[in-house]
Amino acid sequence: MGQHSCCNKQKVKRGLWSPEEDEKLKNYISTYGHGSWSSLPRFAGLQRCGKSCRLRWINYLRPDLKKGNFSSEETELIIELQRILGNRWAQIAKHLPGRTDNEVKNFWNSAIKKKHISQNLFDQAPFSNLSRSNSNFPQYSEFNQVYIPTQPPSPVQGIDFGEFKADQLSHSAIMLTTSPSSAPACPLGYLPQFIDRQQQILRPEDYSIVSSDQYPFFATNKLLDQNPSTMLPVLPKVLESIAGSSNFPSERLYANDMLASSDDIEYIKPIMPACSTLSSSSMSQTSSASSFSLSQLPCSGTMFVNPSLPPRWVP
DNA sequence: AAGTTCGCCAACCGCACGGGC
DNA sequence: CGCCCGTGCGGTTGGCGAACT
Repeated sequence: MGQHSCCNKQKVKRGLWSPEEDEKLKNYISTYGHGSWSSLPRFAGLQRCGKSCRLRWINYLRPDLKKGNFSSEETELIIELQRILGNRWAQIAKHLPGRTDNEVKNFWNSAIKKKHISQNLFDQAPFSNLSRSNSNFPQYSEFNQVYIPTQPPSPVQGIDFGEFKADQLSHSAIMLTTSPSSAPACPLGYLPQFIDRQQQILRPEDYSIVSSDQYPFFATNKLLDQNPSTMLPVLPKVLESIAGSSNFPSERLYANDMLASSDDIEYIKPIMPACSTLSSSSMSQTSSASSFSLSQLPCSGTMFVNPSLPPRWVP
């Protein structure tokens, strides 16, 4: 590895900056300004190359830097700007006062990128534009590496959800929604579901309540069924179902990181059979977990989930 | 409690670009 | 015009602490 031209004239230190070095750099720049970065280290008495000094100042010592986590507004802005500008981090950072390109880039690579991949999978799914144009479709913001809805869809507004512990669920939940065969315009459901890894809490905004024009049910996936006690974030899944199909799931099941085959169907089963208003026929079908038909589910309704009550299906 | 894995982020590296000569 | 140098940018690395086994 060759050294940069500004660093090869003298022996320079590398690696993390010590507090003493920070102090020297800060004092020098606050007194004289940075001037020429290449000559700064010599005048400031630092055994660093100018490039390293510049980076340290811009990314860490600058007084106008904003410290702390990115807000949801900043996150949304980064996602939007990245979509428009691509990986032009310096350009993106200019729209975020007090944030550096390096910080934005790191944030993207660590926190947003993974979610974006799963979001892209969702975007690629057929008919996804229909769901996204639906006013009931949840909005998303960043939370610990997964997209989550920030507000429940309109049918459940006004209901006090509060928090409830993930372990109150018999399984970690993924909710898959699909359309009735009689509603060909709404063939796609989407589930944003998430369990906070740190707090082990399923937050009220983390589960999705479907609106009246969709069929809801809750399901576990294969992996969680194998390790039901393991609290893992449940990544978004998209169920693709062809309009007019009466059997579920007749087509493919997409997960963020895998394309499940129809062999996985047996692992998809409802976890909340206590949905008391489901008809007994559909209950027995769904509880058996092997297969069931959309036509056996109620035609329309809303699933209410409340920490103090059993899940409730309101036709 | 100890070892291992994972994720974050500060820092480095190479390259591109522009200005001066 | 071509070379050199300084600066800025984006990709990548590696150290370190947290989480996990």
